[in-house]
Amino acid sequence: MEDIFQETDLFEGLSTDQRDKIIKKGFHQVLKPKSILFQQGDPAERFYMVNTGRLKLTKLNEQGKEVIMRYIGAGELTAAITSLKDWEYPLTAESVEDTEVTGWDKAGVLNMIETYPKIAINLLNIVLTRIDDIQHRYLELSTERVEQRVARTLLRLMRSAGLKKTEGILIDLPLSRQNIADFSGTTLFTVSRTLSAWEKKGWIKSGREKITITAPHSLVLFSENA
Amino acid sequence: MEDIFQETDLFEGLSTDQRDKIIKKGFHQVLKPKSILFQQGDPAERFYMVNTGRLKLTKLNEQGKEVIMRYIGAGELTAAITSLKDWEYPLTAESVEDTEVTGWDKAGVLNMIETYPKIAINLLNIVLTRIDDIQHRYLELSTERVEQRVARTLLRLMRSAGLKKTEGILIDLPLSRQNIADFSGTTLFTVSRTLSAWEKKGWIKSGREKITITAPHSLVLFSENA
DNA sequence: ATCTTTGTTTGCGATAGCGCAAAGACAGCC
DNA sequence: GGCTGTCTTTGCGCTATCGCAAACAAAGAT
Repeated sequence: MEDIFQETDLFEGLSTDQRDKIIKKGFHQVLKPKSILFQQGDPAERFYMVNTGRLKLTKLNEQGKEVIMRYIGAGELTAAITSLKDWEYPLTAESVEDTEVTGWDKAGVLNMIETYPKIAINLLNIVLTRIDDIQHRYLELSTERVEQRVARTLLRLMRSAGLKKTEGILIDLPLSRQNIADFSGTTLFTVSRTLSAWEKKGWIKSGREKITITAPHSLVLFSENA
Repeated sequence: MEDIFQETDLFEGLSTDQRDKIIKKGFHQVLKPKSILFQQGDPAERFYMVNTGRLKLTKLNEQGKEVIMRYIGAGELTAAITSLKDWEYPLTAESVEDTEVTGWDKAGVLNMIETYPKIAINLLNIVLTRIDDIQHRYLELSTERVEQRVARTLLRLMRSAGLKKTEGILIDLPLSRQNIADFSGTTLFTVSRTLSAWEKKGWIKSGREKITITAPHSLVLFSENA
């Protein structure tokens, strides 16, 4: 087994051996791009960790409007809520590229916590960090204007999926205008207009489902002061 | 010690004795109305549980715009994030009425988790439930219109601070139009207009910093279908 | 009882952002 | 190498919501 788990938080403080033992007990799954791992509303069986690839986590409201909660990559968790209670999945997880995940059901989680209490602490840490993050996003959504939020969205994606190229930093994901809108809390049209403007300013270069940030610093400034 | 802790989740599975022992180790504090318990940005020392009374949890952005994240009452926790890592308080906690809280610092938390591992599980449960809640709120903020969000805000407050009266259910909190706006992600003016309209329809009765919901069912319908 | 402060209402104009429509661009496919 | 389907762009009108101003109302202070 390779060392992609090294950097994760869940197994912090555990030996490589212990980690591997836990992973071996997990339920492994390989996903082609655009596969649904689980669907919002289904009875939640497992919580998952991404090994390689990337998942898009979306949430629908009753009227069918969609919001992207986040994109997660190697080492990140989702549906942690199912680790303890009998819930329905609160959102839908879909792969955006070839992706491998490991999942554990409730019994598995309780078992690993009993065997390695440190896991509970690690989980707590991860989950508390998520709260902080989403509260911050809530504040942004509530107080900032659309353009500012779009800027923040691009920067977030850049940090989590950025790939250095000669022209700038490529967001290494198939990313449509609609995706950006769903992530920023706005519409396809407004995103398109905004990106056009930034392209004219030379801050980004964009193609079909593809964005390269050429002037990250300008975007950062804009996202903080606009 | 009275039995206000009976219904809390943090001590679930523990005996009354064990619970009291933990509480005795905590740092007790009594707050007059409108006192600051802790301020966003300050180094986080303790996490708190409300014994009696109520706290308003607010978050400011860089431009000084304020959002109310939630109101919490007996048995509920805040600043749980400080229980494990060295952070700054991510928000400000202010009492809205006479309030008593108990706090524990990092060492205290680690100690109680080691002594009673069940506490870690309980904490995890609480925190996971919070994530679910705030993700849902994020979805609402992102997809719903102002009036709908105001309706949901009133209903939330009704459920957590409602007091049955002959005319309806009184929200038992000093609650200004501005507060509702900060909680719903809108402005004082829009809230005022909205409440006026609902008062004409007979759904609510309102006074200065005081709201009674006379037709909860209409509000629920409105919040779900509007 | 009067003055001051703080909260509320409402009219009115301004505007950010929405959302349709129609055209253009790109990728994949037979 | 043309065809089809999906994604993107942009003009344009629309409307939900904002935010000022000014008047009003209630509570607290002297």
